[in-house]
Amino acid sequence: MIAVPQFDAAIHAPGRLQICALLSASDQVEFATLREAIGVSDSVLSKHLKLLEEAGYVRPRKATSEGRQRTWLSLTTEGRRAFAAHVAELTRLAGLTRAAE
Amino acid sequence: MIAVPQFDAAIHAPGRLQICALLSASDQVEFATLREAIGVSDSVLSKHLKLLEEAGYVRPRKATSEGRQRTWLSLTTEGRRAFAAHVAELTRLAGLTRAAE
DNA sequence: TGATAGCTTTCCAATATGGAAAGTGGAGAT
DNA sequence: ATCTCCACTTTCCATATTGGAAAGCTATCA
Repeated sequence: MIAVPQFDAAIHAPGRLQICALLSASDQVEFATLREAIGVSDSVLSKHLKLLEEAGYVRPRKATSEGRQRTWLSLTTEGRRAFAAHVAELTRLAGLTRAAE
Repeated sequence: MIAVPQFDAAIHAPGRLQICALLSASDQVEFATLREAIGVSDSVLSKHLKLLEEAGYVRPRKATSEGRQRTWLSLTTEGRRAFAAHVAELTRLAGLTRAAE
């Protein structure tokens, strides 16, 4: 029997996987941009981000720009590593798929 | 802004992703083997399989072997396609990750 | 017919997820 | 200095998901 894949629950949940995917594609993304991109309410995004921050995967940078407060989010080094590991695990599944054909 | 990945909820849930991964690696897998591989109870596996069957992704084959009833599970053609599409979507995330580095 | 194996279904509890709305803190206006 | 507004954050609540235990169902074997 082949090894069963294990996933990082903090990253695997759909909403947070989307967040991580978006963050991994940029150095930093603004809170409102992220919220619109994944289509959730402020509160939901805030909660997902809090969980990712507590996991050490995301770091917020608060700054004022054009007279408004903005929060920029980015993946930490650990966050990038965890996301890459997660994707690698999933990519391994792709390998399994091919092996079966 | 890049496109946000959309996932198939039937496949994305951790337990069912494990099931699909295992099934994708074989032509068919026995119920008990699957249950031990992913470490859940009979009832939980049964419920996951039911959902996957209703989605048209898994097909059970019941047969008697060595005097015992056994159920062999396999992915349908549609199931293989859906799983491959799901993994492809995730693989695209890997591409995003690399593009950001 | 009765017992047993192998799922399936029915409870029920715990956790996760989502939105609305109230709360908080900083920046700029007065 | 303080008032207001904006941008989140937290709380509250409803719903959905996931998991196990235990009862249920069905086919096979004694």
